[in-house]
Parts: sequence; structure tokens; C-alpha cells
Amino acid sequence: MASPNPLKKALKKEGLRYTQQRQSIWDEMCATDEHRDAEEIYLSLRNEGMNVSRATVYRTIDVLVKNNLVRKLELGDGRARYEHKMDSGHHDHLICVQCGKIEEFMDETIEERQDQIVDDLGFKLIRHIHQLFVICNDCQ
Amino acid sequence: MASPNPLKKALKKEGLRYTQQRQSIWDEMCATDEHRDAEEIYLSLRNEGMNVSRATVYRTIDVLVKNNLVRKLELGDGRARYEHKMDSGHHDHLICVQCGKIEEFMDETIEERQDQIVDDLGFKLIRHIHQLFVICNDCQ
DNA sequence: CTGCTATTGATAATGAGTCTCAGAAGTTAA
DNA sequence: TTAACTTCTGAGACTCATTATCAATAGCAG
Ligand SMILES: [Mn+2]
Ligand SMILES: [Mn+2]
Ligand SMILES: [Zn+2]
Ligand SMILES: [Zn+2]
Repeated sequence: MASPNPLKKALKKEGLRYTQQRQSIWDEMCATDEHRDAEEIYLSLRNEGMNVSRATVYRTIDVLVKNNLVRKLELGDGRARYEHKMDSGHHDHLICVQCGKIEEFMDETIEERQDQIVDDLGFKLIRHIHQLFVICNDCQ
Repeated sequence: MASPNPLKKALKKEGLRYTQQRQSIWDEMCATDEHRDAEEIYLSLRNEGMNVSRATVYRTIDVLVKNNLVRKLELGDGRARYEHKMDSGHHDHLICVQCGKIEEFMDETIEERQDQIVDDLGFKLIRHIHQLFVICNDCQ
């Protein structure tokens, strides 16, 4: 009864077909809480014996992002990373410039100030990127 | 007496040669407070009759960024933007997702919270990206 | 000036992401 | 179930910002 599959729901809403590839890619996205790029997801699927193409990985990720099941991270190094949004609330990221490790943070004060700034200008906030580039514990 | 040319200073510090191209590119960067991409800077120079190559524009911008004369902005659309750091203090950006207009903001509270978050984790803050994607006044 | 090197322009290469299109597979109605 | 219709997929071509290559050019130290 309860809809157990958010992917199916999203596909239905969009009038898209439910396919093996789309399910596999979504499963793979949910398999870890890491922040992986499209190539890593593609290679994981291949290693598991799944025959899927890079194009389909990119196409499916687009659907997932559009339907709020996955978040896209732009770290400014030319490769987008992705994380599923199943169990986590909103957060932003700390990225170690040495080892690349990614940590998460969430600060209510900052979130409020952001809204305030946008309000004061009469704009409408759509989304934000807030990334702290650091040297982590292990790297100092 | 007073060092009038920050470019010359930077080049000397790096042991690099002072060239016509590097001066022109720096001049062009300082000509406006806009946030332009490499191609726009390249085309402006060509329009002014300067014979310079794209490669040299990219190479020179790298030098300027490395020496803190220019800031690179990654807006996630595949083209980096650049702004000179001559007269402006630190600020972050609001970007209209409709018209692409870029506004600037600076919030002391946010800056403090950032430092606090990084301190609490025992990390060292190197730099940060904070971008608010909005729909601006003109676009609603 | 001369000679040594860094720099440059033209252009090839790179690489993440997108597009194309013929064949494969999901969907619908009978 | 099958047929008919469409969407989806895989392979590989393509795009486009940026980087690398390399022979020719031009700073600069002596
Ligand atoms: Mn995250
Ligand atoms: Mn700015
Ligand atoms: Zn680290
Ligand atoms: Zn706008």
C-alpha cells in the first residue's frame, strides 16, 4: 500500500517508463552516503555486472535530480558529484583541499541570514551553494 | 616610489617576465567590475585591436588568480567567471537563475559562523564558496 | 647588441557531459 | 498473449571550455 519506491513514484509523475537501468542506477546511488561522480557510479554498476551505458547514467541522474531524489554538487573541479536525499535533511559541505574528503554541516543561523539577505533585496531564493574548503584533521 | 603596478610586483615575486600581453590582460580585467568569462575578456582584447591568444588569456588569468589579483568564480555552468580584486573587499554572490545577473553580498554573521564551524571540527579554513541562486526583481 | 630562456600563438588534445539514431524494451488495447 | 506504438537504451560521435604542444618570438641579463 504505502508507496515503497520513490523512483517509481517519480517516474509515474513524469510520465516516464520504469526500466531495469533506472532502478539499478537509483539503487546504486542509494548504496552509500558518499558523494560520487557519474563515472564512479557507472563503474560500480559495471563491476556488479550490470550492462548500462554512461549516457543512461547521466540521463537517469538528471531525472533523479529533477525529482529531488538526488542532489548534484559542483565542487569547481569539473566533475559533478551526486548524493541521494533519502535519509538526510538539508546540509552543506566542507571539502578538504588536500585529500578531497567531504564532510557535512548545517547551521540554522546561516540559513536564516541567507533568507534575510535575499528578502531584503526583494529576490526569491531558489537554491544555494555553500562550500567550505579546508585542510582537515588528518591532513595537517 | 609607491609601487604603482601590482602586476609587475606579482610577476617579479614569481620570477616571471613582464610582457605586453600580461599587462593588456590585467588592464582589461580591471576595466570593469563585471564578472566575465575568459572568452569575453579575450574578445574585448581582440576588439581593442590587441593581438593575443586564448591560451595566453587563460595562462595569464592563472597567474593573476594565483597572486590574488583576480578571483575565479565557478557558477556551475561550465564557464568560470573572473573579477579583479582591486577595490573590493571580500564578498559572495547572488546569481539570478533567469537572467544571469550577478549581485554581491557580504554578511559578517555568516562569515563568523563559518569560522566557528571549521574551528569546532579542528580544520583550517582555506577559502569558501557561497552562492545564492535567486530570481531577481526584474525577473519576477 | 648577443645569447639565453621564458613566453607566445596556432592548433591539437583532453575530458566531462550531451546528442544521435537504430535496435531493444516497456506499455496499451484488443 | 500479441500486435502496435512509443519510449528508452547503448555505442559512439560530438561539443565546448580548458590545457598541452612546440616552433617562432621577445624579455632581459651581461
Ligand atoms: Mn552531502
Ligand atoms: Mn563579485
Ligand atoms: Zn584531508
Ligand atoms: Zn534576473
